Amino acid sequence: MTQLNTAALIKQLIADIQAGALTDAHHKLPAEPELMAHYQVTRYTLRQALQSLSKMGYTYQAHGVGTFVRPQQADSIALAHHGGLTAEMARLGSKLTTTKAQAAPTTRAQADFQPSETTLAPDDPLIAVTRLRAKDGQPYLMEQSYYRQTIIKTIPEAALYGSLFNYCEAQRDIRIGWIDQVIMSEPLPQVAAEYLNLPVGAPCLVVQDETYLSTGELLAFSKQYYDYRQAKFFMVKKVH
Amino acid sequence: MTQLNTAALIKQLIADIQAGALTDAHHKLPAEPELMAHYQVTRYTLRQALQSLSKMGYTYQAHGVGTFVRPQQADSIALAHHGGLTAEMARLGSKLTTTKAQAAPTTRAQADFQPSETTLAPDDPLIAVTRLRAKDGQPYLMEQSYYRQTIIKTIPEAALYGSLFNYCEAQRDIRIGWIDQVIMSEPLPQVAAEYLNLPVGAPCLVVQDETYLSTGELLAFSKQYYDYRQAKFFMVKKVH
DNA sequence: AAGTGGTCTAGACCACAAG
DNA sequence: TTGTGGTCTAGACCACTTA
Repeated sequence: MTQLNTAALIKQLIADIQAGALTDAHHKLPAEPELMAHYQVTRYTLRQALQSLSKMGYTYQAHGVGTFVRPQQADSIALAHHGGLTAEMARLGSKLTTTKAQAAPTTRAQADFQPSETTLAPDDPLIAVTRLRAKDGQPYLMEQSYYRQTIIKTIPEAALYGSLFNYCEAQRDIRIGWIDQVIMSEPLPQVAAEYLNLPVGAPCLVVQDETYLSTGELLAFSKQYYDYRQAKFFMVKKVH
Repeated sequence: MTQLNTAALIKQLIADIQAGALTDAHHKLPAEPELMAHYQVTRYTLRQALQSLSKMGYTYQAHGVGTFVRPQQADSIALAHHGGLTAEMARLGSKLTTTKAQAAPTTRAQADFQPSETTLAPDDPLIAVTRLRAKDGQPYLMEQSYYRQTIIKTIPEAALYGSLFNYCEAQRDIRIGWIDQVIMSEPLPQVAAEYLNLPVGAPCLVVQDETYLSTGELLAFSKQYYDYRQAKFFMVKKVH
């Protein structure tokens, strides 16, 4: 075990928990001093990792009692997940694939919806990306996104069918800082209805998000229409 | 400024930001060393508070550049908010009121829906609470919740029309630890449809949650049906 | 009283962006 | 090179649960 940082410790803890190597009969983890010694990290690093695990629903910590692993939330997407949606679906044991994708140049003024940030010029060049994505072969979501062409330059065909998130992160000079997400419900629009095999106007779970660089500059904005019968989002709210 | 802890610092920062007392012309906050000196806290406490502010969408931090205040998300409920829903609505400048409420004893087996935790006995005594809640006088959501009678004993009429969250927190021997939330979309059921003046089967934004004590014990589970035209949820996802 | 997690201090070093 | 935020160490004290 050599010099774990927080990210590595999180992975290691998840692996060790899933292997059942850490918990006793009551799903209780060793106390923090023991874990610190075992993984050779200080309390700060350990607790950063345990906080991540709590937010993802893996564990909870009871003051004065101990740290316990929880039954896994099996069918919901954790809003606190790391990495892209594809990776999160993999955690749930499902495979997310892109069945159809197309990209075309456009401008902000011509987009189907607008970002909340109003500082973009109407003729700001965008790359419009429409994708149909399936979960284990079943239609799952339709995604309409707009990438700022001044930042991302071009999106190769291969990236469209893989993880656009990973593609962006791999670019030089592009470091994603955070993503704003607005979760809502809307009547299903026609394009999405056809793909999801649902009537127009049926319930639809919608996520509208805006991706910002670590400098605070807007990189992209998008809207995802999920099949309401399949998609659920999960989060843990700590109370203090 | 006397001995601020994290919670107090968060409040103070929000107040100072809203008063415009902290930011320069570019919405930039003073650097961390300055803030530490100003509020007389260490970097740990300061950064805990700034992290909270980031998650609530008040600010963002740009590595190597500085900390900036963001335009406020005006019409969305922040999933990272502290306290109850009533308090969060107040932040948005709206008033959440309960227009109708009723409580009745029941058991787990008779509940309309079940918690994910399966360790509750079928005859576990519950208090069923149904509430209709309005935002600024307009019908906003219907809530069906079940409180475990072995823990909460009784719910007075007054609490039903106020904040049940605050009522529980105020009880002796009851310390809320965390709340699991599953966000989804469903066809609007009839009871909620009547209240919200929407057709049955219309889109509905649903939050199903489970409230746990800090000891890990289940306190309550509930389902809230929001008017999809009014309710949106907001969150910030950090990427590293 | 003992052992657990929760908070906070003080300080070091690293990574990033801009001049 | 300078100044910013990001990560990590080491250790103290507090609050809670259980015995």
